[in-house]
Amino acid sequence: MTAKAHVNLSRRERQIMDIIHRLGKATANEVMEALPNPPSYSTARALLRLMEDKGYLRHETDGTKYVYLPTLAREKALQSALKQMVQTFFDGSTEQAVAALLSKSKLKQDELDRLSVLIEQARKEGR
Amino acid sequence: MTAKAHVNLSRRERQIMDIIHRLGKATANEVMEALPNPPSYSTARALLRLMEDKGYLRHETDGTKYVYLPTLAREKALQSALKQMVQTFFDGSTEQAVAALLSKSKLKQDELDRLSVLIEQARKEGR
DNA sequence: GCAGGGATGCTAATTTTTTAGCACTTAGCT
DNA sequence: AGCTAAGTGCTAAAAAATTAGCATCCCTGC
Repeated sequence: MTAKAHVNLSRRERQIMDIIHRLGKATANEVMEALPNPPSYSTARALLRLMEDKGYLRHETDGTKYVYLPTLAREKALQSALKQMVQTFFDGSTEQAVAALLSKSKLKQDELDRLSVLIEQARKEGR
Repeated sequence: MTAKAHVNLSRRERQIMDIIHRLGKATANEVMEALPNPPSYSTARALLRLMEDKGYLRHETDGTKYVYLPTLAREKALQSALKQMVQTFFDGSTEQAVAALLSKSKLKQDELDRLSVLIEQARKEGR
């Protein structure tokens, strides 16, 4: 259930999850400001509370205020998002996904170097 | 607007866009069946019509029935989705995104070979 | 020609989401 | 101690999304 929870998110819920994943954690104010067509502060808080009720988020306190975090470990959420992307646009082929990323962005020399190393490692492990 | 349209999709709309991107094109029946918690056929058709009105989809006719396709070229949608993913989970770093993909899926030897070639090409072009 | 199957268009109700107001609590300052 | 600022919880209204029913159209076969 948690694994495919993201397909059940409403528009605002998804926007909020994106923000919190991007920032790692966020307060109501930060979420409000980062939302497209920002609603009122009150609204942002209400949404966060609802999402906590639904189990998507939890909060910690920082002094008097709440800081919200994803309940699902970043690693899991990431896995799920990557899988979704690969399935939707690349018919399940990770290779094609990687190729698309490479072709669409200009990577720096040192980045390419590091990736090259990763691939060499994978090749060796594979054989 | 079109570029970031995906953040404004409602839950069902996003589910439908995912389905249609995955299949390339789809009929109302196919969409209905592929939807989580499938609604009635009538509902699926209504959603498709709405999305066409909003400009997310267009349709062609296949005999008597409608086949829906994305209006936004696959390439654009893909770019947008990749960018969103890279921003949300990798702080904008394509390198990290690629690394994540590599680490979590077992690629075959020939796939790795091809990727290796791609990276070599990028390295040469870059210098 | 016309009856049946399969598709579409339109419309309206229900449900869910989204929104904001208001009351209450706590911490810090004077 | 009392006041203010900044936070939270709760509640209910408004808006949007989701759903399905019903009427209609067109093609095909008898």
